[in-house]
Amino acid sequence: MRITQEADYALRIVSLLAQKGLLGAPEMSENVKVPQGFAMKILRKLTSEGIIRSKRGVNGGYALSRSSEELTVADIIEAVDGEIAISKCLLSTHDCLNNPDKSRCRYHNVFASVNEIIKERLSRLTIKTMVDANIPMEELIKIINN
Amino acid sequence: MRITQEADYALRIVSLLAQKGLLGAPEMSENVKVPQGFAMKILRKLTSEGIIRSKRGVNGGYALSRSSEELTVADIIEAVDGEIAISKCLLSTHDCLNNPDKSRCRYHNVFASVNEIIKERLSRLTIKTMVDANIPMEELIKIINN
DNA sequence: TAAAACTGTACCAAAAAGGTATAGATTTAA
DNA sequence: TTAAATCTATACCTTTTTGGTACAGTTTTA
Repeated sequence: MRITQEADYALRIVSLLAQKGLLGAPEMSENVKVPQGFAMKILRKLTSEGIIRSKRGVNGGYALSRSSEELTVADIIEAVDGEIAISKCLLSTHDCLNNPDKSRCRYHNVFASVNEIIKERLSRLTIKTMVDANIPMEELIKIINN
Repeated sequence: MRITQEADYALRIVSLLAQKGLLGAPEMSENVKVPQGFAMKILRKLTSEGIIRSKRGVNGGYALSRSSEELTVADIIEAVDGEIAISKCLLSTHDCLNNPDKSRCRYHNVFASVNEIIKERLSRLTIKTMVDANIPMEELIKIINN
């Protein structure tokens, strides 16, 4: 029930970009305190998933490819960790447990419903909201619940 | 963002107990299709966490220690996988990233809010609801959202 | 009193996560 | 025009977590 460390870093990196515009990997890796090699691996993933775009060469770096209002926490987690699925039986690559006939397992709908809600809530949280300083928890909860 | 296979099995095992009453490990392991040794490990965890109670000896087995209306999906996941925490920085054993002064990290509240909501929703889903056959997804979603 | 259950602990193998290394391709400023 | 600063791609490695097994008990009851 945990996002990976990689996704955690990615959220911090994207939030940093939302605040500072074009930034190089060395600067970000220092700010977010992630080893530079690993930061670059994450940055490449975010680039290939279309979350950020890169500019090579001297004075190059990375910048958001959409505005921070259009990017959600769900987008970043999915880009880095893949499909959000609380149980293996929800993965498109997996069959449900306990049934040879490839139909859905007994509890499939329960898992699917919970998953649906988690995805929905994570999509209501934009990077802009993440970055806006000092929003108290009660208000964040209202935002997430709409 | 995934519960472990162990927690998945645990949910199925508990649901089975909710339907059938006192049941032995061999029977459950067959029904849920989990290796018996592993099933017993899970059963011991559930027992020590007070979710189920055990009876030793011939004609022994396991049964729910509370009614299926009082047991929630959140209870089972927590019993098996431990504290529900979407980011390491929410774990009681961990400090937030990025701050030597042990205060909370910049995005702590965001993670905490999301986590709060996930826990809340998982607590609205009882084992009884899990077991009730054929509840359509829209209705499940209503139940989870209250 | 033996068989059918559960208990506890230690161990092990495979998979996933986190991270590093290395060789190369672009860009730009001097 | 070339060296430095960047990003790209791929392969590899180490550590942690997960999933599972083994084995030596203890209880209960028919």
